Amino acid sequence: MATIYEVAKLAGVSPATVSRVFNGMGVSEDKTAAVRDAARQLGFTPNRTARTLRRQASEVIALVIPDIENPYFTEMARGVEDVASEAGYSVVLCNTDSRVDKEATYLQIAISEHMAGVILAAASDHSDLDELLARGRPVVAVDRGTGYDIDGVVMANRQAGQAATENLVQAGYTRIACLTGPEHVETAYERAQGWRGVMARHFPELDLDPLLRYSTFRVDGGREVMEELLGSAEPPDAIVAANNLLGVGAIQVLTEHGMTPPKMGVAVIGSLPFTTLTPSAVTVVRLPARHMGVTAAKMLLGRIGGDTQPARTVVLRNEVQPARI
Amino acid sequence: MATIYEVAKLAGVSPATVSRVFNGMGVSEDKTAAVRDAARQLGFTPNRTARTLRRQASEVIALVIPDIENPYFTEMARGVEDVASEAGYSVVLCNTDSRVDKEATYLQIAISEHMAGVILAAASDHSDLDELLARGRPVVAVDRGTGYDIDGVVMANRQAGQAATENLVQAGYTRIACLTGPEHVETAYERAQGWRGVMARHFPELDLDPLLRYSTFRVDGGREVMEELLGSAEPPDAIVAANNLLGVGAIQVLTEHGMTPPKMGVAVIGSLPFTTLTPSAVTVVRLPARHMGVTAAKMLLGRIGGDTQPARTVVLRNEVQPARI
DNA sequence: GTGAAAGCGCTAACAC
DNA sequence: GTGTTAGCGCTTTCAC
Repeated sequence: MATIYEVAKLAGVSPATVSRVFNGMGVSEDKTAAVRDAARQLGFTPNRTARTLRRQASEVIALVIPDIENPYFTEMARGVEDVASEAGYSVVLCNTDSRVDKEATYLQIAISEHMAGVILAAASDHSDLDELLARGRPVVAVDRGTGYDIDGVVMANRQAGQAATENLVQAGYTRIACLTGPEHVETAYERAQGWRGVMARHFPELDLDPLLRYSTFRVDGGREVMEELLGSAEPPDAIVAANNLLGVGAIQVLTEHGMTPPKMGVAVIGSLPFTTLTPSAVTVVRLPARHMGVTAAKMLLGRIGGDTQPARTVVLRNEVQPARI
Repeated sequence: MATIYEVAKLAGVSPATVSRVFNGMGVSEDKTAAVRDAARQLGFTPNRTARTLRRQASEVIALVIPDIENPYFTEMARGVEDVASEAGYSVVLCNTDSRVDKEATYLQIAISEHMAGVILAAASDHSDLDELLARGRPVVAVDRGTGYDIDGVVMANRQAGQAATENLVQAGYTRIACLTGPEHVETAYERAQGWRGVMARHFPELDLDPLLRYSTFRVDGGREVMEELLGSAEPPDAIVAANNLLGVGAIQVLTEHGMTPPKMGVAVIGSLPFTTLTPSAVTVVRLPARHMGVTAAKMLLGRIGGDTQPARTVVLRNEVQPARI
C-alpha cells in the first residue's frame, strides 16, 4: 500500500501537503493537481488506521442492536446506513442478542477502536455507558431509553398500544388480550399500558390481568402465549401483539387453529414485511423504523460535529393501518 | 485512556512487558500479576487502533452482503458472528444493496482498515478482489462464486431447484412455473436450471419458456411476476420460487386472489421465518444459511491463521420439507 | 501556502 | 525474561 511519503516524493511536495490535499485544507491548485495525479498513479488510499490513531477518532459509527434477525431493526439499520454513508461514515452493526455482556464487549470495542459514536438500542436498562460518555463519545439511544441524559429517538409506544386496542374495540371486539415483551423492557411495558388504558375505559368491569401476557419479543414467544390464551378458560376474541415477531407467532398459531382474522381480531404493533396473509386482514400500527434510524443518525452526526445543545428525545408518531375486511 | 506506559510505570516494568502480558507471551508470574493489577487500577484497555497500525492487521472481519433485510443473510450473519466472536474477532456487517459501487467502497474500507479478512456474498460476478488478494487478505465467497480461485461455500442450487420441482410433480401438478432472480446471478440461474431439468424430463412436450420468469430476489419482484403469471393466457397450476422473498411476494398475491396452496402448488427455496401461513401448506427447500455462515467463518479463520492449502468450495446440501396438506 | 518534525499507542527486533 | 528502541502512516503544530 502506497503511503503519503511515496505520493509526496512522486509529486515533488512534502507529506504534509499530501495530507492537506486529502483533508481539503488550503493547497495551491497546481500542487493539488500534482498530488492527485501522483496518488492516482500509485493507487494510494489514505490509511484509516493511522489517521484514526493520530486523530483519536475514526469515521466509523457503531449500531448496537438486540436482534439482527428482526426486520424492525434491519429496517432501522438501513436508515442509519443511508445517512451515515452519505456523510462519509461507515456503519458497524453489532448484534447483542439482548445480552448485557455482549453489549458491554461491543461498547468496549467502540471505545478501543475510537469509533466516532454509537447508536444504541439497549439490551436492558442496566447498560453501562459511563466510559463511553466519559471519553466524550456521543451516544444516541434508539427504540428504548438508557437511564442516561443523552439524545434519543423512540416510538410513541403508549399511543401505539392505544391505537391498536381502540381499533379492535371499534371493530366490535370485547375481550381483547395483549401479548407483549419482557416486562422490564420499556417498549413492552409502555405498549401494554396503552392497551390497559383503553380497555379500562371501555370495559371497566373486565379483569385485565388474565388477558395481559408478558413474553419474549420473538416468534416463539408469540406462539407460546397464543397457545396459552387459546387454551385458557375464557379465551379472548381479539389480540394486540406488541411487536411484529410476537404478532407473527400469534398469527401462525391462529392459522393452525383455523382462527384467522377476523374470526379472532388481530392488531399488530410493527410492520409485517414478510407476512403472507391477505394484507388487509390485520390492523397494523406502522412503526417508522427507517425514519427512526435516519433521525438517530442525523442527531449523532450533529453531536460528532460538535453540537452541544441539551439532550433531546424525539418521539416518532405511528400510523395506524386498519384492517379492511 | 490509560496507555501501556502508564501501566508499565505503575507496575514497575517496561512497556514491552505490559504488551507481552496482553499478548500471552512468556512473562514471569509476579510481573504478570503486577501488570494485571496496574491495568485494572487504571482501567486500561489496549488501544486496538495502535495495535492494528503496528501489526498491519486487525481483529475485525468484514461480512459483505447484498441485502441486510433478507432473513437469509441475517441468519448467515449469525453463524459468522458466533464463530468469529468465539475466536476473538468482531464482525462488521456491510450492506451493498447489490450495488457494485457500494461493494467496492466497502472492500476498499476493509483494506484501509486492515481488516483480517472478508466474507463476501458478491453483488455481481464483476466484483474486483485484486487489491484485497494482492495484499494477502483472505476472502471467502458465500452463496455465490466470484470468478476468483478462492475458498467458497455455496448451496446445492441445482439440486434445490430439482427437489422443489420434483416435489410438486409428485403432488400431481403439471404446469409448474419458476420464479427466479436476475439471470446474471448464479444462484438464480442454477436453481432455474434445476427446475428446467426436471420439467423437461417429465413434460417433454411442454414449452418451458413462458413458465420461466426472471425477476429480482425481492418481495416486490415476486408479487409482480406472480400477477403476470396469473394474468397470462395459460396460467400455471404450481410455482417454484427460487428464493424466500420471491416466495413471500408470490404467496401474498395468491392469497389476495384466493388461490392459496394447495389450489396453486407452491414450493419455495429458502426458509420463510416470518410467514403466517399454516406452516405445512408450502413445500420448503430449507437452505442451511446459518451453517453456511459458520462454515465460511471457520474457513476464513483458518486462512487468517496461515492455512495455505489450495482453495476449496464447500457445497451444502439442502433439506426438503414437503407440504403436508 | 508549504515544509520539518514530533508523536498518537502499540509491537517486535535486538540486546542483555 | 526483560528492557531499549525504532517505527507502523498519518496529522498537526510551529516556523518560515
